[in-house]
Amino acid sequence: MKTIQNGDEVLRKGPWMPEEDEILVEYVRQFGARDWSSIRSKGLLPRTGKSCRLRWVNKLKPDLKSGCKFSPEEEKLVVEMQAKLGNKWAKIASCLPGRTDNDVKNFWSTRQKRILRALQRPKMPSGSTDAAADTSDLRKDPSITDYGAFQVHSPSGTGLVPSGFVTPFMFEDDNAFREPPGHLRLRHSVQPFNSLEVDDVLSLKLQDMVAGDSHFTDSDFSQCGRVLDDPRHGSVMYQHSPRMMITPRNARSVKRRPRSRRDARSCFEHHSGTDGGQDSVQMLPEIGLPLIQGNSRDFGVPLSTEQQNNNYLDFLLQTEASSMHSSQMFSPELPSFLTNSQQWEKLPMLYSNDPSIQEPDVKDSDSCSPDSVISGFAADVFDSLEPLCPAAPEWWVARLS
DNA sequence: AACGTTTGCAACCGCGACTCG
DNA sequence: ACGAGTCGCGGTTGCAAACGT
Repeated sequence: MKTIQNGDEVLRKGPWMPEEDEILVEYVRQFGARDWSSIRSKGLLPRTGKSCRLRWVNKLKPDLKSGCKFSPEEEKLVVEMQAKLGNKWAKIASCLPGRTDNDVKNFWSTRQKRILRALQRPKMPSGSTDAAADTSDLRKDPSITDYGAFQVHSPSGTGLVPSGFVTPFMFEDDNAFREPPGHLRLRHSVQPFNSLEVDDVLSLKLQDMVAGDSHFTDSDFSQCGRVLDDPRHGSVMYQHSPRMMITPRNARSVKRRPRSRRDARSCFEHHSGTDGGQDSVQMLPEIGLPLIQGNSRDFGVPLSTEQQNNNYLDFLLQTEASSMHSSQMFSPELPSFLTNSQQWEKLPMLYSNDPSIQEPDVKDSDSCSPDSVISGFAADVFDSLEPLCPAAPEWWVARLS
């Protein structure tokens, strides 16, 4: 308990005493939950009106569910409303009887940290055979099924990268893909990593990558918009491992991104002239995010063996390199944060159980460490994710335990 | 058991919106 | 129209309990 002497006035701060609560409750009983500042002016409590109101709203008001964990139904509602309204905690709380805005805010923050912790697990020691142990945070809370990641292989190392992060690229010309000029190699390298197998990888909902402010600036989207306007700019497909999919719900959520991203609108439209390969991924040309198809009847161009034998990170690096030779080809359209190949060389190395794979030796101070990569995400990047398979919660637990 | 670290939550702070004289 | 006071919201902080070593 802190007291502040202000002239003749003494102001109390910090935790409330039971006697103070009693006085406050009695005040509200007599005068109603208003005129908070008069509590102090009447000499009832040495607390600011603000503090009194907060105490009443968050702790003393009848019918509060204090000390009661959020039910799965409440969590679902919070997730959905947060996706729809953003951090409008008071609005969200108004739909949850017995919950305050502070409750919702704290619940959300805790949930975010828990998910981030799971993704920020330090790299496993070389040769470790217990990569699954690093999913402990996820298993601890079966409600968290929203975990997405790709494992990326490259000559410089192997890393687990939150899905969505490895893919914000766009391509000027899909002919470049169909007739690879020798260096345009695509493979979305989703590989099994120990007991956390490919099938365990869940697809990350793209909504927050699109809506988030961390990576894309408005000017980035403006650039993308110009790309869109050029009919020559088609889509690029690349193969990915089976069972990665984006559901209709995900698709809708992508469409729901803020209109302020005006230049990226219509990015989810389908592109004709492609002949359904197995489980393909379609780049969203306007913003460079992938549309991942579980059902390939509608889209997809099968990759050549050569393409499949090369990996995605290599492709990204190579793309960047080629843009140095042909700046018209890629650079103008790339979001600015992607134009530094150093970023790609320092993708987060969160897991690696292959002793032959060494983490690159990164020395410079402004390096892109795992933490810095992940902290670069919008806080809500990991929210509202769609489980990979329909019965994900049970399935997830079963696979990991 | 002792100690250090992590986690969750209660409370505070700053700011913008609103009201009223 | 303007300024002071009040309210409400969202972000941040501090601390106690839980957890790990």
